[in-house]
Amino acid sequence: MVPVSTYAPLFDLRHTLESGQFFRWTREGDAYTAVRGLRLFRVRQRGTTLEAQGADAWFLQEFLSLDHDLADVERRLRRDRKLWEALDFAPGLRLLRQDPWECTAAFILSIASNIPRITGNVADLARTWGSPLRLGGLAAHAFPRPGQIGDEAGLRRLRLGFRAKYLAQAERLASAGLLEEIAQLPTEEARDALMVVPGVAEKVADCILLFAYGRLEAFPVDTWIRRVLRERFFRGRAVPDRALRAFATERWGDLAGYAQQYLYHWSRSTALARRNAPSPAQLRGRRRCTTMY
DNA sequence: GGCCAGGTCCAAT
DNA sequence: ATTGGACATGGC
Repeated sequence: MVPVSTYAPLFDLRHTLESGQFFRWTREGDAYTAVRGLRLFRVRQRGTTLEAQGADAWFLQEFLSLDHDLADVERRLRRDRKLWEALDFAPGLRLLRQDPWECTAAFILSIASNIPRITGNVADLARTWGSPLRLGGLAAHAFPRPGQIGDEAGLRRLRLGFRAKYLAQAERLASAGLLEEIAQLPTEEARDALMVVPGVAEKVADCILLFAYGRLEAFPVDTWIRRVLRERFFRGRAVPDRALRAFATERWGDLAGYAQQYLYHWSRSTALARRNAPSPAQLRGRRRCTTMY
């Protein structure tokens, strides 16, 4: 995979794609296969160079936000000592520019769910109603556009649960052009406009603003962020989401969204690593077993 | 086998 | 303006 290569300093493909903002990728070794809109592509990072097929440099620049001044982002966030661990954990992590409709649908599906399940739900929708895509010998499906997707009953058959109704209604609003209008609005108004969509309230709206519309000040408060803020910034005291958002805006300003993504990725990664690591009891048990034989 | 999940909505204070 | 429970499934 070399046909297109582009220079990408202060960028980390793995952290960027695997930080939970995007659900349309698979990995084999260091090579990622991904779908964004109607584009199926493969991409790999070699140092500060990106190699790709199915994607040109212009597309990668846009989708991967290579135009963000990450040196400035990291320098400004690093003034906050409580972000150091999260920043050091994933240097080069960038916020993507996703397709607004795909992002809206994915984060409606994220409600009371988890990343493996969301990924599966999105893949099911694509396989069922999306346009077929090819790249050499590779086949995949685009995420279905508004109008291509099934009705609520059809969506329920894909095991979306109560999210089926939300997605069906969101599709109608998207068909009416709501998501294009939002691009023109200042962030607060865009947020209110998104929250007209059933299934989109504060948290999901902030995800869409951050991951699809480049509103880097948006600060989605989910269970992970709630917990990491409580533990790290509020001495374990419970704080209402509204106050957490206000805190983030006050503390990190127009980069609150970047702070959020570094904190989210770091807290989630370290928590999962702890969960998967053998407990001290298991280690003791294992040692005892090995000495028995 | 339960608990809880990248929440939202609605009804009852 | 806040608060609690229902919502459909499935990871772990």
